Amino acid sequence: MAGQRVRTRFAPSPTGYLHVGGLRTALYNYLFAKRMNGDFVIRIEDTDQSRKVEDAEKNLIGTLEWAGIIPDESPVHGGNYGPYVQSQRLSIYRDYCTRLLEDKNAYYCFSTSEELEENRQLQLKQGLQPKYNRKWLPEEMGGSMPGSEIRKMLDEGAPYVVRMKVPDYVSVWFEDLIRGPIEFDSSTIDDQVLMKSDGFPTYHFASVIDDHLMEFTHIIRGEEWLPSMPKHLLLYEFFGWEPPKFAHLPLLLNPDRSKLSKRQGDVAVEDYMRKGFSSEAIVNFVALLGWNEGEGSEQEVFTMDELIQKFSLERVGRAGAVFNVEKLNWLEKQYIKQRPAQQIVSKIKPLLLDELKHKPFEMPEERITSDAYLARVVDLMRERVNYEHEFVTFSSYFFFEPEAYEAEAVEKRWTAEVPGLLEEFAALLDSSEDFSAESIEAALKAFVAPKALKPAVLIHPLRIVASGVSFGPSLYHMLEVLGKEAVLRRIRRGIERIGRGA
RNA sequence: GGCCCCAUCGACUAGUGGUUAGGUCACCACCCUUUCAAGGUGGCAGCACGGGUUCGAAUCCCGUUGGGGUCACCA
Repeated sequence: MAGQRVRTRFAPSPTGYLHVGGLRTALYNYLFAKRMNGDFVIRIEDTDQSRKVEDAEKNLIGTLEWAGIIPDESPVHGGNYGPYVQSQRLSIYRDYCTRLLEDKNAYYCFSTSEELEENRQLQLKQGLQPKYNRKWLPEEMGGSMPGSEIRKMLDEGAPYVVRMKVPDYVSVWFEDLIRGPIEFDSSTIDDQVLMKSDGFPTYHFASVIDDHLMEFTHIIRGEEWLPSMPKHLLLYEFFGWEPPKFAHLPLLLNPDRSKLSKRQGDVAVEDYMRKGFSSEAIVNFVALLGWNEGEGSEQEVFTMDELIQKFSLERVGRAGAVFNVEKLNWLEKQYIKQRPAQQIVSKIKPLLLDELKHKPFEMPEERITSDAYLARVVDLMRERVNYEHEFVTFSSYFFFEPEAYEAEAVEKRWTAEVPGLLEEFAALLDSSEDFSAESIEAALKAFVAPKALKPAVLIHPLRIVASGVSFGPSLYHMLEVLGKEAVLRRIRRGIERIGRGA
């Protein structure tokens, strides 16, 4: 065991999209493996044919890669331990099942679902714990079913499942890497079905076999698996295999502290992608939900590389963590503030190009779609947007003429003298050669001073006619970026449309 | 209900026997300011409860309460 290469896995079932809890589980597995210079692999658990969703496997892996979690081995990346899809490993499970049957650690069960349900109801009525009644446990294994009867059913081709024979009253113990020693009593667990009647294994059976065959050293998974630990441990024991180390992660919670679920908000990573969150922010956020650097660290923003450097299972907490979007919002802003402008530009340009196809605009297209122009918009707006797409939507006036003027602002700032002043100032701007922020500012102040007016009487109306709204970046810089032509046009048009009377 | 896990501000958390219980988000106030942000300063706010152990417990032990998970031919 010592010196062995660390191998971890994320094993989702392809039933839909990637859950944020799943993302965190995958991330911790990835961080731990990379920290230890080991391998991180993705295995697809599709043993429930009825729940299988088309394309879910590709989505899952694609989303993980979007997040920067790149597997060393997976159904699409290949590897030496394949196949990585359980439905392609059926013969393996069948062989191991035979071995369990031969060793009398498992047995055939021909009970129908109806029968099982009936039995369950009966036990419930009697106030007992619902548990399989071991009707088909063979005589030779301590049960009451004659071998001849079992033979007969088998020969008739009756449908059956294979159950593991859980020994009575033994204590099963293991040491969880996060929670410490945990003990279970075998008498509280049921004879788990290992092979279903459709010939597919159950999760419990397949995952134990695969985890062993794929040589994983550490199983890092959600806390919801804790109660099934004894079943898994018993299987390792039946096969004579040394179990890997286990770490059960605390759950991600809804605001009401129940297990994170739909109905109380978005749970799919794709939902957050669609809203405009970046992978950096999501990964950073989710990493901090249950893990922290400890000691005196006050760092909140981490790159993936830093996380890899600093991650350790010892620093993972035990209590569930509420998935609180407010901090995610804040993190997203931190990333937008520090991201190189050019990187943002290449991201938003397609959005803008698309908008330009559908909305009329008057500024020269080659100018407003140029990298230089967009970079200036980004730098003016980066401290004011929540998501990258807002560089286009929230700051649309950098690309489109204002369609309307914020009523409240007009009400407050558009006094009777404004149109006249604006016209006069526009003429001044028109005649000036230099349209830089500095010179506009100087011109405005010089214009207003002899009239004994405050700059604000002009500043606010200028912002309104130029952008249509009362908020935004530095006025002078905004005007400079818009350029003389657009600014003069917007002043003229603003006066026309808002009117002189107001 | 049985079994299992968990318990520090509203949220994420630091803390591993002696601290004015620290940080971040959110919230509030003030500053900066042409607006909105960003930023700065300050503030509000927490050890679930009860017993022990100890000179001394947020920290260790027991119990209570509370919350959660799980009890399928789903994962």
